[in-house]
Amino acid sequence: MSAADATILLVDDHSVVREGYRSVLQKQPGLRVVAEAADGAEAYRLFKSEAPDLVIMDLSMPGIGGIEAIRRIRQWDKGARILVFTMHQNAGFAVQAIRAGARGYVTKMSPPETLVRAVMDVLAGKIAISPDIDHELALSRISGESSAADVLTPREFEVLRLLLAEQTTEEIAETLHVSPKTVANLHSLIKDKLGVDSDIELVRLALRQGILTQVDLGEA
Amino acid sequence: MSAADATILLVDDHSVVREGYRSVLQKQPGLRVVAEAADGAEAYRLFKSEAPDLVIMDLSMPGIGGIEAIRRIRQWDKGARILVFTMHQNAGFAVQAIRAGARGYVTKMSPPETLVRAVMDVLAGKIAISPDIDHELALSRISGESSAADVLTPREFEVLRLLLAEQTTEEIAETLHVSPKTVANLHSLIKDKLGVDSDIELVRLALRQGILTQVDLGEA
DNA sequence: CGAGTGCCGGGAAAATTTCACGACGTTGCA
DNA sequence: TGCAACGTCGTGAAATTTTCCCGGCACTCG
Repeated sequence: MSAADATILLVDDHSVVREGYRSVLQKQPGLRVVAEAADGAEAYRLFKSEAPDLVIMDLSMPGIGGIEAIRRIRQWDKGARILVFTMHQNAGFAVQAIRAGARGYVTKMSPPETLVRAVMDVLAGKIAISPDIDHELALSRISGESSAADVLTPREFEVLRLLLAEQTTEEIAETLHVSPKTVANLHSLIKDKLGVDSDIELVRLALRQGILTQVDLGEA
Repeated sequence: MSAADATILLVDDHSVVREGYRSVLQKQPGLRVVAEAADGAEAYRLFKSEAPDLVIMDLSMPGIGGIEAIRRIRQWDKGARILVFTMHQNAGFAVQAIRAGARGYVTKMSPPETLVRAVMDVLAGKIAISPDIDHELALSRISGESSAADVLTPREFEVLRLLLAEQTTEEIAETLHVSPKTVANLHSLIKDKLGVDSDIELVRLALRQGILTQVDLGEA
């Protein structure tokens, strides 16, 4: 391990998946995994203490999600390089992640080479998008339908995600360290922006746009 | 690799995740990964040609899902040993998987040791359930998420269906020729009976129980 | 018959949703 | 450089909805 090795922080709530990253990245010279986190809050903490050259981050995690973690890290260090590596093959998520400050977006469907390539690109200062997401983005541009990701600010999108995942307004307020009133206001604003009247329509729209997938229903 | 090695088929649609399995399992003597599949159909095909001692299978995959793949494999070979390894920390999925013929259920949240232990247990003929799912199953038996069709009266069930499909309380009231007040009362009663606090949870529960199917979301 | 249950809705309190408004920091652009 | 636009956070008050408690009606079953 030379001093010139690029240091990496892995963020994913599944330990075996992190093991997979490691295995793939270890084969690549010049890279060194220096820390691992299982959720957004831990990622933020470790970023501050370890100051890695690159963060590889999943999006769907317990507590504060990947988008919010990206926001916080970028707020702490404007130059932070974050590569999103997620199962969500969805243009909306990609748009939100990039807006929040991510420098790359690769799906877990991609072959390992794509991940390695993206890591190298981001470290070299480029923006890296995996081909399937490029395709999704192209499609969403053609169909021209305004997705939730287009009209919502990052903060609103994060609240939407938590609304779909967490239970109560109070819990979300605590997670985001804001007043319950603010969450309620955002909840209302989100429905307004998306043109739905009820929470039921909101969930249906989220399902159609892939913001909430069937796999997310797991946490009973 | 001795002839006595237990042969394993890995099934997961994310290649990097398969890499993670491999990395963890390689450290364990007596195990040998002989094939990998990225979806249910390929898993079935490979099982027939490779006849592995054990299948480690994810549930959420494109095309035919894990549950259906388990069913087909067990139909082909009644003695097939299949260990489910998935992100779904959900008692309902576990029950479904076991019923379909799986011999074990471990979540991806689990530490690698738990997976290894489960692999050994299943190979030894035992049933392996990870602790978190044990806990979920216990919970579901105690406070049990009552199935909607079970606790709801026909009228309530009808209102639930319309709530998921129609938009407003007023429209439902008109459809059923009752006062909006009654619909609102029933709406509240339904949530109470199903043990959910918000409409969002209500929709999620309906999705889990198949009352609302994801394919049926087309009509806005 | 009487007890239990499903179904319907009124009234009022409680909670939430919505709207209007202001403050603050950042971004971007002229 | 200044200033307009925007995102974020929050308050207060009105409007609406949700929830709880209530009674009435019809039907079934032992």
